[in-house]
Amino acid sequence: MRVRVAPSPTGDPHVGTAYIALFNKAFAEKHGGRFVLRIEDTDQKRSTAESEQAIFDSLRWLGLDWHEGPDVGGPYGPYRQSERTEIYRAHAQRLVDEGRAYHCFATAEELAEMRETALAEGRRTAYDRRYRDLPREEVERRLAAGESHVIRLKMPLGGSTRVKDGLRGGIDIDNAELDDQILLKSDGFPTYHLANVVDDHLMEITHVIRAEEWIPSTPKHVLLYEAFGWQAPVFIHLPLLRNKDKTKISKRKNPVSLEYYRTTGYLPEAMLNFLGRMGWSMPDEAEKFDYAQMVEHFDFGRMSLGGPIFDLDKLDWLNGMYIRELEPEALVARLQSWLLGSGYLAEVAPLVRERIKRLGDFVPSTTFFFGPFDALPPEQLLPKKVEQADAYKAMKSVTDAIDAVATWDEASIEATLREQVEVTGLKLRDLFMIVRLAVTGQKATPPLFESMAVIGKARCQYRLREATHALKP
RNA sequence: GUCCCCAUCGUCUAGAGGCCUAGGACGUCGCCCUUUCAAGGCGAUAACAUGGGUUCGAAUCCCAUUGGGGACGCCA
Repeated sequence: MRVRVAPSPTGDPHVGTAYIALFNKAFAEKHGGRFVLRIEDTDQKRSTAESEQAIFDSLRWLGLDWHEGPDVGGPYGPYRQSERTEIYRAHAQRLVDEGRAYHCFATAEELAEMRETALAEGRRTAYDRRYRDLPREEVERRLAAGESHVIRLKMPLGGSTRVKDGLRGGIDIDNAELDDQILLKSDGFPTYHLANVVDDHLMEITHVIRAEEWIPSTPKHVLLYEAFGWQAPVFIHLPLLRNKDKTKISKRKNPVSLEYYRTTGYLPEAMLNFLGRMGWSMPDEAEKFDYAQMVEHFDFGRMSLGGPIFDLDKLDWLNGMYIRELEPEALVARLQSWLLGSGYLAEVAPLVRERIKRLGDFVPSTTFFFGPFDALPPEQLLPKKVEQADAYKAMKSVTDAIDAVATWDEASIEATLREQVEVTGLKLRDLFMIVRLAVTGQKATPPLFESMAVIGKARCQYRLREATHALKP
């Protein structure tokens, strides 16, 4: 029995990745199987090494380490898809040679037009297969001319495909609903669909345990397995974690970065316990259990399918319970590693060195580097002569811009915020004061950009969002 | 719009036809403990979406409706 978690290294390490990883790993360990980490970095534009490292760090923080993966190796490597492009190319070519796939030369404009037409006609599929039966000579000619193209799979034109889901039973989908999916992009990289199927087969993955959002594309995968003549793995789709309003969990409505939870001071074991309660329960309905107990009793039959809301209140309660059960020495150790470990104090101290007269001044002047605080009310957040509505709009823009910062350092933060001065039209001093109050809760602080760099992206995002929310007219 | 998934207290869930006048937990509200605040103890609040079947019997099975969610990318 072999399972995998396959995150894509774009952006911040996601709580959903940890959720899926937990269930994969628990299932594998229950049955003596192997848990594989595979990095799906087939999106050249968005994948970054930092993001990949953050995924490693966050999963390890939670104790969700893997038996095989890019950094630990294993007999089925490489485990990074960008290092396997030749494999995908060869497999795509094989399907073309067998007449199961074809070159498609549709341009972005053509596709946009097709999408519009399909939408107008109330159809789901957009691509109209116009290049599916191009004469061989023309294909050769266009290829020789170096025309940009992709490789698409020939989907069956009629009939239906049955997806067997381990939790839901059979799901039948009309093949008419299915596009001729793209296998190989014009940059020569595989799409998720191809890379995923090829790797799961080559890595001998027996159970694909992933999020529910994949259900609609699973028939494509089933058909791809068939095209290759391979046996498909067992598919198990887990419910999606939700925001308070029941939509799919998202950074705009909920802290989703595992970095946020780590830096805010959630204990990894509490976090894991909490994730284990999302859609799953112990036979005795225990609220508190550790990973080993979860593994011992793990059974997908105990899964409930309604999408669970990620409720911070309950997480807080659980985390508090774990803290209360720590022996004083153990708590001290935790505090020390959280507060002083990994050089955090060394980053904070220089920022206040010039500003404190007694060592004791350190504590009140640095609270926001450590603890959370409630967002200030609008009257304290607003500089003189700034309208709340304007501040609100500006902060929404700032928050989005901060979300998009790829490398979290002083220079990027500064560049982003200065740009926001232009975008929002607020005076520099006004905008920076709002941001300062949002991020630190105080008017007088060490330099803003450096402080934000030290506080970390995840907490800054959260605080900016909270302040924005407070400013909502 | 089209396709798919889902449906028990506000939230996380137990419940696999009679054990259910539906249990636990978080939250909320009381009371107790207490110099304060927590924690803790006790109690209260609150749900089987609706309508049809099937059955002696349905939260549990089937169908429809409604509601919610997801997908419809050369992103994963």
